[in-house]
Amino acid sequence: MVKQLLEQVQADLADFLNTKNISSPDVLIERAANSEFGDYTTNVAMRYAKTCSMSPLALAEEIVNFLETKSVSGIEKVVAVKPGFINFFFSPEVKVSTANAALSNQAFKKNASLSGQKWVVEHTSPNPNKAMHLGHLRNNLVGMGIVRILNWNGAEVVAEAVYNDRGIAIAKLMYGFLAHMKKNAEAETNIAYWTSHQSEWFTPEEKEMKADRFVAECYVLAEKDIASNPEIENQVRKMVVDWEAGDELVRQLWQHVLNFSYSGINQTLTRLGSHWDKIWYEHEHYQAGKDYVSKGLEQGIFTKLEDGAVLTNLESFKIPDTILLKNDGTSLYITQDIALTDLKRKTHQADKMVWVIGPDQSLAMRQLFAVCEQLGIGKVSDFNHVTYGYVGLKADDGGFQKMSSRAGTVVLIDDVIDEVKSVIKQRFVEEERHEPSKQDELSEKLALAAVKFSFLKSDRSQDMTFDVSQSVDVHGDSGIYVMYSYVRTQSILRKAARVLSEEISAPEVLGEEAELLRTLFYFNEVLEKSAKDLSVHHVAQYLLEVSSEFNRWYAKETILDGSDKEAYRLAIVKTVGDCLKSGMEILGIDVVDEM
RNA sequence: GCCCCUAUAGUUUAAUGGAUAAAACGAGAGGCUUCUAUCCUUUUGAUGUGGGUUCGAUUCCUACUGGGGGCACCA
Repeated sequence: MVKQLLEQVQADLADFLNTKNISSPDVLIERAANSEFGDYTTNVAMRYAKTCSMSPLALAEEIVNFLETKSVSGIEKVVAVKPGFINFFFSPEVKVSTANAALSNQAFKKNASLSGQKWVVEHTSPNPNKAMHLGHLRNNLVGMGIVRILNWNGAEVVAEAVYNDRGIAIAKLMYGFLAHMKKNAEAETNIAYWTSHQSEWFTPEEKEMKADRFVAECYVLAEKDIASNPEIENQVRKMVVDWEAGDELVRQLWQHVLNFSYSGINQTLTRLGSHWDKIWYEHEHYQAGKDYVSKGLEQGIFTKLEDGAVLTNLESFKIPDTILLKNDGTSLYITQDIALTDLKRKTHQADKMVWVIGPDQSLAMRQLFAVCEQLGIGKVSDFNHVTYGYVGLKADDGGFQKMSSRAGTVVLIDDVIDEVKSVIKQRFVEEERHEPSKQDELSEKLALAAVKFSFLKSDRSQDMTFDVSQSVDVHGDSGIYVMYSYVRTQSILRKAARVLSEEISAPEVLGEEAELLRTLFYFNEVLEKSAKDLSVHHVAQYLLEVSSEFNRWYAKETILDGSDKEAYRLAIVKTVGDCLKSGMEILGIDVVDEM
């Protein structure tokens, strides 16, 4: 209802401007900042005042007069104000239309703003030699958020990851496992021996470690050995060569440590509710990149240096050149990424491709995109590097401190969720809320809500200072606040005796619920804005707004008072509940009905 | 040295070039015989600095300062 109304007004405004000889004007109708300024507002008068050689306010008044002759139904009044804004005030019927849509479950649904588009989003490509920390968490939440928001706007979306499952890092992992995870320290560090005596090595379970932590420790220990003994580096390098040659024993060990790695990572990602539609394995495509480089060489796009390495020519893109192939003929990250990009594009017939990767890869991404355009794989404008700010900790002096594995300041995802969970659970126990079995289930869901929301409520591009004590706080602008508001709606609906079926009619004048109703019909444009910015923080902010207005209204008015206004109020309560639930779903947060 | 990102109350964060810069935490005051007080009401307090574009700038341009990242055969 609101949508059609706005389209009508937009058309009328365009008509008016046409009479002023402004063809195809840019008519922007936006949400009014404040309810004093109505429900929607437009700045066309200020924008085109000069063209019409009129004062903005005079033009605005002329436009208002014109619109009044049109008398669009649903608009109560249109006013021209101070600098030249034109404000639209909707009628109560329009204001309650969202609630009526909600009663028939037609509100807060997906829209079609991106329908027909196919997007491929790569996010959270795991690092097999590290435990999942807050940096990975941000990548995952930003990535999954983008996948969902695109989906809610009607796009077809493929979520993907790349497993970098070969190369020197994995070999270090293999070595670290072999050398340091033996049950008997005297045993040989020897692949052949390991193959036939696997039970003499620890598993993560036997070490009582989560698998990703186990693997991370193998890696750290290997690095330490290498630093003190160059001979070990040779051993590790030989493993890479043997792996490439297809040595069966090496492959067996490789699979063994990777399984640990994946199981640890997947455990955390499953907890987070993360999902991929497709996983690419580096070992399956890493050789193919070289063909693209030779093709580019033949076409004269790239240059071969004296030592045999291949260099880009990115002068026309105004970005620094980079090496595409090493002088020994082996490939680099970018070499493989060229092949993979083409593979992804061909496999999915994608319109747009997104890489959710940290900002330190910014130049490398631009280089990749440019090279892909040169090779005819796709256009730079269809490739999108979505970055996100660093997750840092609060330093002792109050400043931003990067997490560092060397300094031992890396905060792991599971630890944070567990800590928040224990605070919530403790409160349940103290207040004797819920059955013990239910306490665990609820506190897990609430902890996930709190942690996810705290990451998603701010713009992804900003650096984020993570304060553990603050993350545990369940008051204020938080996922818990939104959840609590939702729980309230559900609790009221449960207590209500009546069934919500018949449509509600609007009162002549809206009461305390006016602000809330106004906010509820902005849902759709929040979704569109979020998709445009590829950031779900707009949704999170909106949920805080809806929650806050709902709680304010709740504090002022009694909903279940037995009067004939009950049905009207209950419909609004249901609408709020539906809105919050849908919004939380976009953020990847499961709602609970009680807490 | 060059390139990119970034700077908002004491703190953590909002604000398609728009109206009085919005919240939360903290600090102060108040509110549950009432639908879940993990709530509500209220006080306090901010756009790094200098120019410019604009009817209008937190937003765009420019210089400076501070912070972060990157710069060819690592991943």
